[in-house]
Amino acid sequence: MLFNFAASLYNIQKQENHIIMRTKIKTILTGDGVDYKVNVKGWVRSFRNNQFIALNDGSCMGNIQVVIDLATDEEVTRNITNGASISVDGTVVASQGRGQRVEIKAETIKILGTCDSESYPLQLKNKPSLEFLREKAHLRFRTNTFGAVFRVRHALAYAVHKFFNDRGFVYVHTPIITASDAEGAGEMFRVTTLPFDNPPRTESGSINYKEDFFGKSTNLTVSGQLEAELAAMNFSEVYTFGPTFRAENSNTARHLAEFWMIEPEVAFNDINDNMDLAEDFIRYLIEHAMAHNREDIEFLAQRLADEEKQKPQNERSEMGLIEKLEFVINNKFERITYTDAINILQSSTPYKKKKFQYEVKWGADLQSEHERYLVEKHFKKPVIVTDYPEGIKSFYMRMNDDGKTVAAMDILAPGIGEIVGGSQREERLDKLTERMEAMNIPADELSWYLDTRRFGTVPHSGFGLGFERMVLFVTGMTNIRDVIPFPRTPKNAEF
RNA sequence: UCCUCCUUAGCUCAGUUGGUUAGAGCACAUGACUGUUAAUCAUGGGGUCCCCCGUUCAAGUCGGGGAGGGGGAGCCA
Repeated sequence: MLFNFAASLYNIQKQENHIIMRTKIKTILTGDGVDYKVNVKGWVRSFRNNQFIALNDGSCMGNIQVVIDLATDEEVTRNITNGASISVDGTVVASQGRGQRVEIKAETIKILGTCDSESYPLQLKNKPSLEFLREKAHLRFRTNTFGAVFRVRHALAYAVHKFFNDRGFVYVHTPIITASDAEGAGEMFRVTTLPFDNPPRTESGSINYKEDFFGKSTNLTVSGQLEAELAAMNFSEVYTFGPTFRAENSNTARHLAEFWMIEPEVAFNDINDNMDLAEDFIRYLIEHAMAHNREDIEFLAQRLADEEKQKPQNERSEMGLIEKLEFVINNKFERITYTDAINILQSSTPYKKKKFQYEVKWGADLQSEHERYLVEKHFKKPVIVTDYPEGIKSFYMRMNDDGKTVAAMDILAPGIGEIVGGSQREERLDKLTERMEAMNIPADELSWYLDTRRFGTVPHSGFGLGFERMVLFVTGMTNIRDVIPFPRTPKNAEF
């Protein structure tokens, strides 16, 4: 930051008698200099008193106040409207007003793009609802809330790469179009160039995919895990970070049809190493965002607090956003086995009072209500549940010595539910094929995957973290559609 | 997919027991003012009360159906 500021001063000096280079508003607001010439460009957030422009260029939460001369050409002032883009040459001076340290005394103002006030849908003073802004997703970047959310999203994406890069992981680009539909991670979107109305048929009447673009039936990926495992068999530590698609008809605030997932895969790691990695990773992401986007997170914390005030007392959360994030940074996650979790639930008050809607029984999957009890009521912190019954988990998870449970781990976060799902993978060929057979997974389609177990197999582990759920957690937003710029959900693919 | 709630001005919302010309704040337009901080003051324009059907002398209001959205659940990350 100091460097940027010094650099911009250098540019000003260098070009004193020429056109001034653009300075980002963040640089001006975070610097401590005054009485120097700048050029700023941005969008008008408000224009008060025919004199004071609040200008934002997206570089930070804050606006810079531009003060214009009362004698400014009326043709110009008429076009300084909400949402208009302008370029300002002027001098950064100490502000006479009380709301800000510095402001820009404008010398020349150029209207870059006008914005018709009557038809511009963003009237920020009216606090438009998140639902309304969702329908204006092409414009919602220009609001304080979404500006902050997407700056934080960027910071988290950067931190993902930095975390793994600093630890010697190799970033692997796994395919988006895949032929295997045997992973069982969910319903898939079909990819085809065959005509809908009259596709070629085989003799038996089914669609003949031999004539399709790839010569076989293909889909959008539901996970890069299997391919990441292949790469881990050379690089030892790899990760993927890419779009993932699920054609489930899920209508919730936590599901998207197109979302971004991070999937590290590490050779020689067992389930405990895997949990350590996941925990370090989550903590690192939060710390990074807190350190680099403090202002955004403070704004979002205030937004959340205001929203909470609308709720009845008993539904309000005990911690504010910043407290919650600091709590996660400073406390180890609770680690319990699935069997322990069942025992805790069975001796809980809601269980005894028959408040749970779903059965709590060894062998049945934990339901949202159970997870929420464990995380939000019993432990009051993130919980890692391990060693699930083999019947409710995927084929590639490693069978434990008890023959009943697998080395799986789910991280449950307050307010979000499952944020990470991972496991130690079954590296023993005989056990893996046995389990695939039992779960009706066709081994011939996955022979390339089984080769890893044939040629130099090693114990290895990995997990998947839903990026949007992480962004939800850090921003305190409550609907996943508000943390991805253009959400894809059932019946909705606008923009 | 299931349960539940909602849909009135550009936005956020009121609208009484079914009753006559449907309101407010903000936004917008015009004017005034000029060191404002959600600026202020005055004036003004703005409505397919989501759609269809029904009950009724009369429907924003009651009933049925549909569409869209929110919240919760399932599936999962």
